[in-house]
Amino acid sequence: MHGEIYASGWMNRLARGFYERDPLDVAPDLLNKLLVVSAGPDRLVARIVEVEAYRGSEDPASHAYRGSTPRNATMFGPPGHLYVYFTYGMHHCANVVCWPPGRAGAVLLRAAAPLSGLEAMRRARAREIGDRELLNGPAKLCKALGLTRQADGIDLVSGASGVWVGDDGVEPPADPAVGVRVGIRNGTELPWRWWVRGDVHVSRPLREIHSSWSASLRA
DNA sequence: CTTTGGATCGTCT
DNA sequence: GACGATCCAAAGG
Repeated sequence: MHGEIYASGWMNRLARGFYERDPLDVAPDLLNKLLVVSAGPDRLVARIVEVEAYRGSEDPASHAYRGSTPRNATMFGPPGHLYVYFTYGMHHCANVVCWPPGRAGAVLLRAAAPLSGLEAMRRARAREIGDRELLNGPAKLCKALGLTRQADGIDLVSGASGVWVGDDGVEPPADPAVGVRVGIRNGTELPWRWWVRGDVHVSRPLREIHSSWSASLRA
């Protein structure tokens, strides 16, 4: 057990306006932000190092592509809320909702670096694993932080549920790595995955796409 | 190191 | 009835 302590200890909760934008803009801005989950006596903190953008009706890979359903309803609500879904009969994945109410969009939280509450995370994972494997995948992240379908709809901006995203002054990478999204069947060519280049906590090493042409694929 | 297949059930067609 | 915005263990190079 050797978790680092995040630099200064202070952090600001992100405001509604941060989320009320195009997921393509929110996603890279979330890199290096802090995900905070209050779990009873434990305060779990992790630095986001990998994300993917999903653009609702304009994105064939998005759960919201074909409109609102009971499952994805949160994505159609106000920005700054948590969208948690259940998949493969056993896994949960967490997103932050973007864009104004009525327009579905989200950023999937794919990986993070654990900063605090590592023992609680390890307990939740119920496996003997190192720090780097605690949060290096969207379903692993949810398992370690205790995020289930019950957390769907939580308002990250108020922080009233003990779950929020904070800024401790560490800037997003000026030149993040960009690549295609993982595990989808449609929209596989869209370079809408971002990660902190070289960070050992990412879910897995995939090919980077050169940034010059990724900007042209906003449809 | 990479590849492959099984697990497992809520959701939508 | 089919299929996941995944993970893991086992097998192969």
